[in-house]
Amino acid sequence: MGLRERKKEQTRRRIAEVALRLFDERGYDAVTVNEIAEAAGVAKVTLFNYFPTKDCLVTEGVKEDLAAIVAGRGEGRSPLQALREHYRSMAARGAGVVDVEALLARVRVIGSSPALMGALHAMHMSERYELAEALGEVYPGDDLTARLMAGQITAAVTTIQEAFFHRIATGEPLEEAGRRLAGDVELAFDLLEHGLTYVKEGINHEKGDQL
Amino acid sequence: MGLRERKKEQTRRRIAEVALRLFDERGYDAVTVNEIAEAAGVAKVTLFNYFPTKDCLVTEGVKEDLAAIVAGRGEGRSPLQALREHYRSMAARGAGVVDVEALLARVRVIGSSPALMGALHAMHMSERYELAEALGEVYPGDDLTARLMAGQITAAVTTIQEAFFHRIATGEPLEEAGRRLAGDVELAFDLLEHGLTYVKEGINHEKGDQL
DNA sequence: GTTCAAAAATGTACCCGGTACGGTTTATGC
DNA sequence: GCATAAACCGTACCGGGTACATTTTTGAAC
Repeated sequence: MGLRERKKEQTRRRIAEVALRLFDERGYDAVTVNEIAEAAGVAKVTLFNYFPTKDCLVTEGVKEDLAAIVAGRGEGRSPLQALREHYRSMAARGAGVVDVEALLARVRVIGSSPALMGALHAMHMSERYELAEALGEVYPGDDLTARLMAGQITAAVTTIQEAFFHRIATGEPLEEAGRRLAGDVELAFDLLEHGLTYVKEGINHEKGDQL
Repeated sequence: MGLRERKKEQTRRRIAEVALRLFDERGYDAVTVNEIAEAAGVAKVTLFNYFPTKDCLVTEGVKEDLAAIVAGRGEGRSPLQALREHYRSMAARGAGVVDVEALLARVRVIGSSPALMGALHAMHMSERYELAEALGEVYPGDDLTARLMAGQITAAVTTIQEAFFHRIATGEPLEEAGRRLAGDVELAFDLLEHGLTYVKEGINHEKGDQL
């Protein structure tokens, strides 16, 4: 890699870091892109040349690729098995976090801004559509079922992620949160596999209200 | 109702109708709120006094209230039963459409604008959160399960709605689409109740790939 | 070390959605 | 008919995002 591309990456990282710090200090809406650009020593146009929108400054790299997990699953593995194993191992190795503080800042910033939550949800929707396409190739000839499955899987995955991030954002130690995440993964996928009636028998049998 | 409020409703409807017509003619992004205001004979400020954002001109009244269906379900009915019956009867009476042409225009406009699709998804998310709260009161002491259920239910409902709207937007006669919707409702709720393993036995048993 | 083309960065001016504000019309209740 | 409050308006402004023409930087070839 030449000097050129190294400098580009450096600039990009500087912009993102400055933005995240400012957002964390003063809130997403209270920081303008002009301020970020100035603080990063760059023109506004240049900033938008690196990040197409303001929210991309925070959400970049957050999107997962459920479709790829399904498409690249091992021989004899069902999509659901592959996904369960993926999140199981992710919980086990603590999400492979490299920079904990940066991750926490991101979670804080996203969680405290409706605009960023909206962007996050938009990404989830996009994951859902892609997953539906991947499942459509696994179960051909039944588009609706594939879309229904994709919707339910995406909902499950995003729910447990949200719970995990909420825990670490509210100060729970990462190790503890990871352990809980592992349990949540199994619960979520059991629910996916066996349906909501599973709740009645498996979990809430003490409650008179039936499913 | 006095003259004042009658005029207000009239103005509001005029603005919404003009907006929908312009969007349908030229596309959502290609129409500015200034144009809408001018075409409706009103100031921009007044328009934003009636509709807080541009997308509300189209999406107003679209949001459903799954939480209310759960909260107001009949005695002895489970949340899932209540929801299934709700959508079953909605499919049966053809969604109780009053103005078909206006509905079609709305569906066309929303479906052809990424921004409006985003707004729609945001509403779905909001429905999901509200449903999670309602389910949290039905199944107390297990927040995660309630959230997982809410996510899956919302995903199912929005998926079949999207399929329905896609059909009528692509010219399928409303009666035919309604009949198909009825089938989709049962499929979706069966899948919700029995889990994704249901697909293997019930629907795709001819395919070697297992769930 | 000079030169040259491509890539990157910049400044400016602009568009559009949305808001703040102060002033003007209009319906309503007395 | 009159006072009042609500609705309406014009204008100016803000912030995100884009178009465009210009300048700076960079890698490489000579």
